[in-house]
Amino acid sequence: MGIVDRKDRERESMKSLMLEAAMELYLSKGIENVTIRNIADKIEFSPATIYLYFKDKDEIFFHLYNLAFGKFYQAQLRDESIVDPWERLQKSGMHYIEWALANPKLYDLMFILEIPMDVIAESSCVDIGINSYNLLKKTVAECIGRDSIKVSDPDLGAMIFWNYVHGIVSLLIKKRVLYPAEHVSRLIDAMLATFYSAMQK
Amino acid sequence: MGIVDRKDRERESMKSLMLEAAMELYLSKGIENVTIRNIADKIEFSPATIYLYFKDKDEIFFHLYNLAFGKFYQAQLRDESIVDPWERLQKSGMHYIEWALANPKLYDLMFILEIPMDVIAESSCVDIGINSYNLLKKTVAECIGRDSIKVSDPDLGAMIFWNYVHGIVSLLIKKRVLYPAEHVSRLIDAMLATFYSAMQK
DNA sequence: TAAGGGAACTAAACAGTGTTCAGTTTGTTA
DNA sequence: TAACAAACTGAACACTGTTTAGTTCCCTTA
Repeated sequence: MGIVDRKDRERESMKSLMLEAAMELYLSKGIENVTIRNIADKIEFSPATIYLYFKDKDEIFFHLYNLAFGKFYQAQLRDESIVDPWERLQKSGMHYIEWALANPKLYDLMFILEIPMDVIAESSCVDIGINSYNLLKKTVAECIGRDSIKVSDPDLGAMIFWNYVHGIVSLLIKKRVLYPAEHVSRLIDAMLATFYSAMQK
Repeated sequence: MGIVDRKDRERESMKSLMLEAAMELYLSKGIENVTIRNIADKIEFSPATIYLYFKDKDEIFFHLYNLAFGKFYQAQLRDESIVDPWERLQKSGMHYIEWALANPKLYDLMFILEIPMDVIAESSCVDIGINSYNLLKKTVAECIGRDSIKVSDPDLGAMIFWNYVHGIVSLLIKKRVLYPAEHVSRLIDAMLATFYSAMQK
């Protein structure tokens, strides 16, 4: 039945239309302007229609959360071409911070927004998160193999490196660092350099 | 004029009453239940009365934010009695994490909640934050003086140590760490131990 | 002590929010 | 062509933060 297929496609493209409108609103006008009525206005449908495609507003945000994770993972993949694992580990940390500061709202969506665990658990996002984490863990494991870092457990090492860059990003994004803007990039460089040299064997 | 003084006191105690009600609501029922009407119900006044004491809801939250910072600073001060600076630095990091995990909602209020910078700038909170930061910086400076850590700049060192524990806490509080609960405290210990030993000279 | 004035407080309303539901239109099937 | 189901919407509900007009009460002054 081609008609059923077409209806499925139409349904999916309608969902995408709504999610794109929601994402645009979020990125351009902030989270407080992502309202059902604003999304509906943007796509020229009535607010009630949105509820035919999504259970509630949380489900919409959860899809945005997944989209953000997908983009993040794509950015991460770019460092896979770096051959030397220690160089890859260092560069990916740098790029993690750069990506997050270039896409602060997407980062917010990924790590700072409150999202119920049950809805995370039953989602593709866990997979993306785990993929992402496994990428890092693999790099750390390679570094351990070459005896270039001061950890022996890949899981522990991955957590430590992730934690470090996440800390920097989350303090900066939430503007809890009181340094003048022009000194921030120097501060980041110094923080990374110190950490890397301390972790290097 | 004693009457003016009394009125001042009454006004202050009214504000406290409202803030306590708001804090109780926040800690027991979550941020989404801190509504003007719920606060008003709790203290048995009309919602409009609250606006005679606070400009808007943001101002109330900002006072809660300050209260949280005050409690945090009090907790931090307890480590000042530790004589050896390197021991003090390590213990205070541990205690930072313990306090944050024991008071996750207060920590949220301090570091994760969105708060406009202009309202932060004109507040006593900057002072408390800076006091807190200076405490840490002083300890780091002492460690540098004794040549016990691998940084030479107190500001950089303070940022690095703060960043590390903040990263751990923020990942844990937002439940982005996928480890089973019973392994978490071991993970934290390992993360701290590795970091401390890497930073020690 | 009486009157005036200002501070304290509130009921009711406004504009916005997420969400639901009865009812209408549209497209597909028998 | 008639029947049915899917798609869509207007209008409502219960909630939100906030404002305003109006009332009550206490303090100051004559």
